Amino acid sequence: MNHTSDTPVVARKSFRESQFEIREAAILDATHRLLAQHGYDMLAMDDIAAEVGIAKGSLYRHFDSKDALVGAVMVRLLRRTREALEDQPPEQTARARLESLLRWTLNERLAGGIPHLPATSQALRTSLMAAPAYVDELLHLSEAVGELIRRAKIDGSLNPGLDDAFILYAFYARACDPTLDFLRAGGAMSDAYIVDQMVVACFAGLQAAPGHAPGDHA
Amino acid sequence: MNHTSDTPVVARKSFRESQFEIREAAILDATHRLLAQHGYDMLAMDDIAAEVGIAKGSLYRHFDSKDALVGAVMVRLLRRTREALEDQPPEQTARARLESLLRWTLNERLAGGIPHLPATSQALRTSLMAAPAYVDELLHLSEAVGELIRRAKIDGSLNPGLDDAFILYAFYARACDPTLDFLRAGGAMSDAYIVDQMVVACFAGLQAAPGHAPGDHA
DNA sequence: GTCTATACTGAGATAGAC
DNA sequence: GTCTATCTCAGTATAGAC
Repeated sequence: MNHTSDTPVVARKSFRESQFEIREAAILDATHRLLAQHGYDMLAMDDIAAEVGIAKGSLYRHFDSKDALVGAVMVRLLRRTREALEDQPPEQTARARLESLLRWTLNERLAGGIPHLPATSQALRTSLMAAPAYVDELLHLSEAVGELIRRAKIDGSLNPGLDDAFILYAFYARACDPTLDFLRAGGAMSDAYIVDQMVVACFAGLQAAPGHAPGDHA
Repeated sequence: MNHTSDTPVVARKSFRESQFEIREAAILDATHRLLAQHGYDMLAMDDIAAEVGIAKGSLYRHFDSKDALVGAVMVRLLRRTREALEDQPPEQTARARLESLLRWTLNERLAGGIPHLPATSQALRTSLMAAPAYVDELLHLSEAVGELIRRAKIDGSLNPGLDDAFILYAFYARACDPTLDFLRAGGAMSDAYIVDQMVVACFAGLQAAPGHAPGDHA
């Protein structure tokens, strides 16, 4: 159960084993999609089973509970996020890497993904925080982002008047910002345009750049 | 049912009538508190009844359903917010009024209130959007805030490169920002300090003020 | 391992006495 | 109008045949 694969390359798997893992990946994908659409509380095991095309009982051969299943989805998301962070060209500045990470998460959501931060449900939050695998992965990611924040502060590209902890949480919060959903629902803006506005507002705020007097076209 | 008061001053009420309204206010208050603690999906009618100290069945003499009850709470919140907006000294600038409104909403939440924007639950959002009383009140408030945004843009205190709709939604989103909850849970910062960081980050963003070189102590 | 069928639980809503 | 008791239904989880 919960063979969330770290697929050994050698040691050839039997047909049955790989079938099992393929199905498990399909379950995770389906849960991920439905989580994005309905949120945790409105997510029913029936729906997941129907989406995958298997019986509900079979889900429990792969995951002990709904919480365990959703937890596995979130852990996978955090891991992918950290991989995206590690894949960034190392010559970039810390500030550029933070901005690029924010764009990555926003684009993930626009492509049908789920918010990293479980702001959506109290029940989900407590469930996840009780799962060591999730907490561990979250700490890893937070440490990586925290390191970027410290470096960006040192080189003067982040406001030293803001707490490191505040900036970290604010970053997570931007990644699950409902503004994205409302703008997309409005349908008047392109995805790229929405992401640009979000990134500008995150780093530069809502106010006009100083020295930008009314009537200026800088 | 749903005598959400607009209490006529004359036309004295009977004892029974005022008892009824007092109880109804108590129900709304209790629901408001529990909503802040548990969120919509984890909010049980049993809990509300227990908090008020009446039987669950009696709740349904006041409100037809859970959705109707929560809707009434949200309408009351929106109305109070608009009143807070109208009570602002008229000599303030639009920007100052927006900032003051944001502080008001954040302080409401720190004092045990609920987020204005139902980002917490898909179910709640659809329920509310189907309620004309809620939508009507929301439009009123949005119009008032939108007017401030337009004026602030004209006098150069908001970034003209950002869409009015984006700024409006971003404003709502700041009012329900989970950063607040995480920082409060951390327990390391005072309420006033948290609000200040939020307001600064909202208007000026995360980045350092231009011209603020590393090592500066401006 | 997957299926069908079902037990169990929690929660929204209702019925009927007072 | 309020109470207690009950209904209904959805949803998690399990049992047993194949």
